[in-house]
Amino acid sequence: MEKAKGLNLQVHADRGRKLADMLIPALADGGILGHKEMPEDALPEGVEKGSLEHIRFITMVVALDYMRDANALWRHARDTYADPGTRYLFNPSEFSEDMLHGARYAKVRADMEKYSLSQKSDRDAGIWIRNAISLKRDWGSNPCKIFKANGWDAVKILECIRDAKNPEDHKPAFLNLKGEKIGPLWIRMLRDSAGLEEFKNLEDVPMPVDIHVARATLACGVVTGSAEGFRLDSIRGLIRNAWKESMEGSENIPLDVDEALWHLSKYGCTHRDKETGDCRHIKRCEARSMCLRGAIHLPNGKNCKLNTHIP
DNA sequence: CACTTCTGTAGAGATGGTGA
DNA sequence: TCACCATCTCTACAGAAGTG
Repeated sequence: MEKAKGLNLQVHADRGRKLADMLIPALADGGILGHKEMPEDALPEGVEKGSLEHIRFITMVVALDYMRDANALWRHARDTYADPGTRYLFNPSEFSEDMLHGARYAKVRADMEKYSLSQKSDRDAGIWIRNAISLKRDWGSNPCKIFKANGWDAVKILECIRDAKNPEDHKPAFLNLKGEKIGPLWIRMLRDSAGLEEFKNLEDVPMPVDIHVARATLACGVVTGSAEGFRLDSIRGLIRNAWKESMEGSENIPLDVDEALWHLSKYGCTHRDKETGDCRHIKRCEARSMCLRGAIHLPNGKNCKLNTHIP
């Protein structure tokens, strides 16, 4: 049992392992709380699973998978793709530096707003255009060239994305995609949704710890303890390590548990009482035998609260 | 209120080189 | 080998951002 610095939290790798062994087959069978499709699973119109178009689609859209409802994001992205007038957005070859400013920028921004693909118009357009330009400039508009150049080693691919800089301003070339959550998420989607099987070293890709993974991890007692007034940021690393430790020696890896945890929280743990832990879905929850009572409150500020223990 | 990135700051600890 | 110093890396932390 490892303690978090500054916070009184404990990691229970045995519980993580047990939860994974429970949830992974449950997701494959009937789903978690009746859900098994991920928001990114549905194919855009006329796109073949695993095709270059599909890989580009996932690569571009996942960079906007933050601070919003994922189901809506991917639905809006498919709507944007279905319209011949806005489909160009998904082809990096169509982008150039001059789209970062002026009239051409305004058009991209407007086209991204048409079906609500962007939620924060300027920020999202900036991320989108920058990533498209970098893909075109450095990788011939083909993400697979990044994979090949790094021998399909997922860890090296993520490092490559993280360290890539623009030649002009030496700022990051891949916005959001280089982040600790979205990078691993991207790899997971390429494997599970696009069906790319060539990736290596996936066991060393960390768990993408978003709000849902964090909440499900705490609700099931993979991390327990008493703490108040902390930020989610400050326990992300601990949760990542908890899953790394939990899956060591298992035939599964942290990325294998991601989808199940996401469903578990989105359709279950989110509805727990924030103080008592009472959950109206407990009777039909696939993880009910692991569910802990007690406070789990994860607002966006620094007022997170946790008070759980193993009975 | 949901959500996670960005920039920026600070401190701890690791690393590497120098001179005695 | 030790003491010292500069530099780097990692982690924690805080505030800002913005639409539905």
